[in-house]
Amino acid sequence: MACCDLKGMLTFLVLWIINKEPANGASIAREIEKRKGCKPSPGTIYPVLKDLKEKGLVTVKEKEYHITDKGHKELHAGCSLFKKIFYDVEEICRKCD
Amino acid sequence: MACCDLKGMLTFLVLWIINKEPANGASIAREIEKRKGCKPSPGTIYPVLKDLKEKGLVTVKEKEYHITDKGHKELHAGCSLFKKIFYDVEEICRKCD
DNA sequence: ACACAACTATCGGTTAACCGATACTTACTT
DNA sequence: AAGTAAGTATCGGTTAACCGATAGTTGTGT
Repeated sequence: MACCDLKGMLTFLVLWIINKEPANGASIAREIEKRKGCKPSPGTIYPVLKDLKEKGLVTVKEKEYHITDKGHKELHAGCSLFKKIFYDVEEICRKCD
Repeated sequence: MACCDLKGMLTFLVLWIINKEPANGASIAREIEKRKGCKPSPGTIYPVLKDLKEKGLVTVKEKEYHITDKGHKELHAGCSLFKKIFYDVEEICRKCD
């Protein structure tokens, strides 16, 4: 990963959601809406999915996006970095609503 | 916050670091290096600090950046959103190194 | 078969996060 | 006092994340 590259959290989130449960684009968008409070437009979600597909991180089976082994590894790596960077965020999160 | 705007994690991280302990620009950069594995360039870190200053989220006292009340609130809000979006990331993080 | 809704997809444009290079200032050493 | 290291700051440019608009596709009900 490039230095100080903290963009791409949406891609990470999408991969995370697919990892939890295979889904189609529309329901992924709905899940993001549930988490974020606003729904990503089609112009946001589909390019992300296309990108993930091209990178071999997800595949389409029966009109649903599934995570691949490679995707699993990538997600794992992302989580590790994430944890390394924000290992102590829980300190304040504990105080949050 | 704008819809699906997950950029700006660096700003969030900087604010988080200052919240933990007042620091000057250089030591903030070093702390980020420790967490991320690579050091943000001056051209990255100082504009971020300037931005935070202009928004009234931090102040400079004795050549160190301190978080303000407003900064605290912003950080708290960020953490809440963060937690709402990634409430279940710990599931996989538990399995991480 | 037709109409309507839900889903998928692409494209152009905007925005801003981030970086490298550079220059200036402050502190510390001898 | 001079020289060197550390810290601060700015500017221009690049990149890519994200969005809105638009169009095509698939499915469903009647």
